[in-house]
Parts: sequence; structure tokens; C-alpha cells
Amino acid sequence: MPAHALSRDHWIEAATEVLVDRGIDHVKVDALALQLGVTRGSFYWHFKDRGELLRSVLAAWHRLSTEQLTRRLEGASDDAVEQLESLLSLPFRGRAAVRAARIELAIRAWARRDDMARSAVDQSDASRIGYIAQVFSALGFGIKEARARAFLLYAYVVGESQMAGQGSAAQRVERRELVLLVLRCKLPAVKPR
Amino acid sequence: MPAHALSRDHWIEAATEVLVDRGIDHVKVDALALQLGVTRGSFYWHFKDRGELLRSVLAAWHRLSTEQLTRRLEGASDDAVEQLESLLSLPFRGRAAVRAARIELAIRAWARRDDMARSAVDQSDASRIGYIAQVFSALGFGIKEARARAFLLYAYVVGESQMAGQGSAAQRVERRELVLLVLRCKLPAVKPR
DNA sequence: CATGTTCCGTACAGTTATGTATGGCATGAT
DNA sequence: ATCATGCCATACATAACTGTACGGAACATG
Repeated sequence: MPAHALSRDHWIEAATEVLVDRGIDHVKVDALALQLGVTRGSFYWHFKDRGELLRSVLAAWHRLSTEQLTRRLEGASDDAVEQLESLLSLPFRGRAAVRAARIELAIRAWARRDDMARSAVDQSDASRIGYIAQVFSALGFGIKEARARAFLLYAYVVGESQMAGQGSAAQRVERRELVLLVLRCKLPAVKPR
Repeated sequence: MPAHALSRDHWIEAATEVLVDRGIDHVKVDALALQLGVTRGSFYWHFKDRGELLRSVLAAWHRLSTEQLTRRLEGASDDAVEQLESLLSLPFRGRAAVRAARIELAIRAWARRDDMARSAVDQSDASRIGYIAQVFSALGFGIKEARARAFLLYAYVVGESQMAGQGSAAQRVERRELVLLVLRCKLPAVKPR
């Protein structure tokens, strides 16, 4: 084994970087090789073709995503409200989380037109919503309403991430507080049918 | 003027179609010419270069988007709740609305890495949030809280549009009802500071 | 009918991308 | 030491795409 060998993961990481900054269509073997300081010869030794790289990028994200959820499930506190707060500020706390959020945005854009990416994103969404629903159940909501409220919360987080341009940091904090207040609120009267 | 003259708008429309289906990076002069049954000679008569086409696509969407908001403002009913319901089901009612929603998704993906698209989307978002805030004001909320609730509602709609894969049509209806109930709900007690 | 304009086709040059074939230089094994 | 193997460079074939230059058909107008 040569000393400075490049691994598959180096390529995957570089590809993810480009995916975030310029979109999946700009993930090209040429540019990655240039950035990594090697030639395409290296790439086609590690990967069959470009498609295999893209699949690997997706698989790596999916693995990371489920790992993070697992860690969250394991290390969760008993205070449901605290967990909800943590969920809302998740994409902003810590460098790794911010980076993960950016990757997710890029993959979500990719998923708009790639079935493989689409199903990966859908699966992650479903898992997370399931987790959030459990938290709402712990707050005393019924199963059905807990799932609906979980979807609302999650859709808000996803929507917010699409609108980085709107509002200040202070406003974001206020909004998140309002989200929590509103979603914890037991409805005084269910609509009369 | 020849009889079967192709207008700029034909190119813009075709480009928008490709943008929706395959992303902005697949909007290429070659393919569009093939689809329109002409050659690139036509394109470079109507447009200076590819960039001008992309700018035109964005401008056309932006114009359409503000026009739709204007029409909504003019033809709005007096019932605030009714307006909110209409807003929530907006991306699903009618073929034109569905198409507009798909275009918007594509442009939002584009905006992730193009400043021009970014500012167009931000501006549209801000205008719509302003309109929704006005509706919440009419429901009796203060200016600040109305704006926050408007953001919540809008972020939910945007987030929901990113998650077409989650849930059935019936679930979507239930969720939207819950959104309305929750966002109309006057908070019983503001959190003690 | 002559002429100018509109709109498009054709040909060319240059760039950038993919994938393959093949050779070569280390390094570790024997 | 030599040999096989892991890792990468080089060279080649091919395709896709952009932009420009130029020419030509169709049409209107005088």
C-alpha cells in the first residue's frame, strides 16, 4: 500500500462538498480529481463510474442521518419540552449540525429529480417524524394528533431551512418560541362538525 | 415576418419546463432547440447568450408570482379564516396552481446557489408573508405576533411542499385543519418570564 | 421587382466532460 | 531480490455544449 493513498471516502467527502456548494450536476470527476491533487486515473480505480460515486454520497448521508437520529434517541432527556426545543434549534447549534443541514438541503434539491435520493430523503423524514410524534405523545396527545403535530413541527423546520433570507436571528428565536407554545397548546374546542 | 416565427417566450417556456423536470443545469441551448424543432441559430437571434435566457426565466416567474399575489389581494374575501384555508390548499387546487408550485420548487432549488434566483425568491417570500400577516392582524393579533404567525404558516406550506412523499391526501387535509386551529388559537398564557 | 428585415440553418472553433486502455512506480510479501 | 499488487498517471476515443460567422429563405414594402 502506498503511503499517501487516497481512499474512497476522500472522493465521497469532496463530492459532498461540491454537492453542497454547486449542486449534484457539478459533481464531476475532473474537478474532484483536480481538487484532490490527483488525476481521473485514481477515481476510476476506486469507483466503477460517476454513478457509483453519487450512490456512495447518498449512502453516506443516509447512514449519517440515521446514526444521528439513533444517538438522539439514546441520549434523549426525559423532558419532552426540552427535546422539542432542541429539535427546533438543531440545524443551528454547532458547526457539524450546520454543515449537516446544508448537506440535507442540497440532497433535498437533488431528490426533486432523482428517485434514489428521493426515497432516502423520504425515509429520513418518516423516521424523524416518528420520533417527534413520540415526544408529542409524551406530552399527552393522542396518537393521531401527536403524529399530525409532529408533522407540523417538522414541516416548519424544513420550511424555515428553505428561507434563510427571511428575518433576523432574534426573529428566528421568537418564532421558534411561538411554534412551541402553539404546538403544545391543547385546543380549547375541537371544531364543531 | 415569417409565419411560424418562434418568440422569446417559446424559449422561456421550454426552458422553464426543463428547469422543473431536470434542474437549471440541464437547461441547455442544444436540447431546447431540438425540442422546439429549430437549431441554435434561432436561439442566438433571440438571446444574447444562455445567461440571458436564465435571467428571462427568472424574470417571468417573478412577474407571474407577484401578479398572482396581486390578484389574490384584489379578489380577497372578507373572511380571514376563509383566506387562510385558501392559502393552505393553494398549491393543490387547480392545474395552474400545481404547475406553479412545481416551478417554485425548482426555482427554490436553483436559488440555493444563484444569487439572482435567491433574491427573487426572498422577495416573493417576503411579500407573501406580509400578506398573510395582514390576515392574522384581521384576526385580532398584534402586529408582531401576526407577522410571526404568518411566518409559521408560510414556512409550513413551504416545508410541506418539500415533502410530497409523506402521508396521504386525507392526512394532508387533517394537518391543514390542525394548522389552522393551532394558529388561530389565542395563547392561554404567555410564558412567565 | 428590387430591397431590406426577420428569422433560422450550417459550418467552424474551442471547451469540458466521460470512460477505457495501458503503463509505471512504490510498497509489502516471500 | 523479485514479484505481485495497490494506486495512480498518461494517452486516446468520443460526446455534449457554447458561442460566432455567415449565408439564405420567406416576407413586407416601396
